Amino acid sequence: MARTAGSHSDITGPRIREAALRLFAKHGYAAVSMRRIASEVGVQAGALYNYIPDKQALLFSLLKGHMDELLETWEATPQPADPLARLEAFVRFHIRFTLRRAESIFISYMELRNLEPENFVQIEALRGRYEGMLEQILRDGQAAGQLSVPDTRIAAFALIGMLTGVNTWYREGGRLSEEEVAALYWDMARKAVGAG
Amino acid sequence: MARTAGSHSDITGPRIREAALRLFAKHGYAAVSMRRIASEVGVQAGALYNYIPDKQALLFSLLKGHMDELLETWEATPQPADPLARLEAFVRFHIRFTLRRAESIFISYMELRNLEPENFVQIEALRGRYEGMLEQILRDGQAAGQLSVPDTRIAAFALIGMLTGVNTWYREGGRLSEEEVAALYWDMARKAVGAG
DNA sequence: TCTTTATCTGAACACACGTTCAGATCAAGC
DNA sequence: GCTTGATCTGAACGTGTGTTCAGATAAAGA
Repeated sequence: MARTAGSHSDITGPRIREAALRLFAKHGYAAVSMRRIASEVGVQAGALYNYIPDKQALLFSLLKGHMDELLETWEATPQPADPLARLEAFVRFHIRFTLRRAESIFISYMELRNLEPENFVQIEALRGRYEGMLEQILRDGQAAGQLSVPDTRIAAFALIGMLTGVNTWYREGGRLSEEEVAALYWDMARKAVGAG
Repeated sequence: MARTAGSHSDITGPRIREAALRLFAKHGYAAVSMRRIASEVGVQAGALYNYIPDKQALLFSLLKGHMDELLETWEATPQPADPLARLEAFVRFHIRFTLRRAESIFISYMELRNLEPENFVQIEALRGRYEGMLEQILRDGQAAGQLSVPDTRIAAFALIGMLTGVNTWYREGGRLSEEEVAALYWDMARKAVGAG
């Protein structure tokens, strides 16, 4: 037996979350059974319930953790005073985050519909905050005359869609490095918002 | 009993596909049971098997049908000789399609991972053809000196990501009409590819 | 060394799943 | 009006689901 009783509480918890994240991202929440997650961790299904109340809470915890980390990390990055520089920082931040947390990003877009309503509204609120931050940058830039978009709200959505799309094609070790991808996307994003 | 034996073959088939499309888009392939689809149609689960060999074939058929329609509709739309005009046509076409076939677009991005390998490669090939068409337009525009992107392949991905993202926020009867949305996105897309 | 306690096993629960199929039912063709 | 054949029902099959829990196990503290 790979794992026996009374042993690895401090290591099993994180491993459950990692396995669940990977499996949810690959196959989808509904398609992954608790037994499958448990077997990935090297444990019986019942043991999972020492760490989470139920499957839904596991999904919610992953999404919540991801959104919290996204917001905290962004808020902790140095924010230039100049709106255009702040926009560049945002674009590069989002690309980096999307590439390094590919699975989290993926399920946080994909599995929203599998959240129970009260969980859904919480995650949606966090996402709204994040989008709002980008929109604020665009408004500032607009006010400063550094860029021109017909509609800051739509522009924010369009930019995030464009940036997040990177994880539909990017593969580590491919033709382009993370830095090159960020540069390419910043070039297009900058032009898209009319900041020559 | 709402529906009895020996009756509505020509109407049940399409209704199954419609119900499956709607339910798959809302809850995800794995989360929707055959019994649920059947009940939506007003029929017992067993009756579905007069129309499809199994659940997987139903999903594949929906995705294949969608991709075929996407490609055929695009190929049937008049293509201006001028690359920039062709790009505008593509952008407007994609926005319109994304808004009008929201559910199809959604599952064709969302449920790829639930396709069995041999089905997956077929759909992926069709998607590749579609993306290739956009990339060709960008290459033509580049050659004609009408636009400038650092990388036509990445630009194509970025544009499609941006355009498809519209269905994460667009709601019918909202603040903007389909035409207005298309105009906003074309404005940003045009600038993004450096076609002032 | 012994006891305690967190941790895990293994079996069980009730239920839902995709799929099959014999038999009922009705529309259409003769 | 009778027969035929497509269409649907309703029950069943084996398997898998999320979750619970009594009992086994081993690490930690006295």
